[in-house]
Amino acid sequence: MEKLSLEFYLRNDVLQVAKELLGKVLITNFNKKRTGGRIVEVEAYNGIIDKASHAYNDRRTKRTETIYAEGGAAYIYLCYGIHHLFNVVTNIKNVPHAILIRAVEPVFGIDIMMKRTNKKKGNVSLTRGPGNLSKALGLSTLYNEVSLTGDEIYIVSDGVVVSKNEIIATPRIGVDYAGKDALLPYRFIIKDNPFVSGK
DNA sequence: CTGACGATTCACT
DNA sequence: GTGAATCGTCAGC
Repeated sequence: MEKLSLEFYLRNDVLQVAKELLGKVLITNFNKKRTGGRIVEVEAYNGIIDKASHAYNDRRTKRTETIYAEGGAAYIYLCYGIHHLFNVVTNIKNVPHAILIRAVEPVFGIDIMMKRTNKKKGNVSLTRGPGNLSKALGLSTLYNEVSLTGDEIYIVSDGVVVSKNEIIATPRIGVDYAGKDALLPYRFIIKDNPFVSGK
């Protein structure tokens, strides 16, 4: 179980990093409650030239400041006043690239996740969808800008490799406002995985 | 200060 | 398939 290094996140190709995150295990460790899930669905947000990104056109504000941080940080924000969405910041400082984790497959701490979400065993929606997975893993805006090289939130590789023909690229979800950029194939999913969200 | 709205989810028809 | 929930952020006045 190798924790991903800072260098993994600092690379400049956000699409490549997004693809490599598939199959890795996202772990949270809050109040001695350890939960984790295998990443099966991600979306890349390509900085200031990407209309779907919060940092489009270099829109630097207090909220988006985290995306400009050095790679390897967590960007967590509130959506629709209800849902906390978890992103991984990539690239060097001042380059606002980020990857939204949209779904994971529960690996351990499942009883804790069911308690947090009030869901029953075997419910595939436990960690399916960005709002659900944040709730199950206990992620909230309190942890915005926490480093993924620390001990509270981190990502490990357990040796599982996702082969190229198991990865499917599709347009991103819920970004219709982004015009032409809404069509970009920046969403990556693991083929046939029941925890992938969307239709 | 005010108002519009969102990288969503769930309950209902 | 449709609509409500719900609040921080941001642009505009």
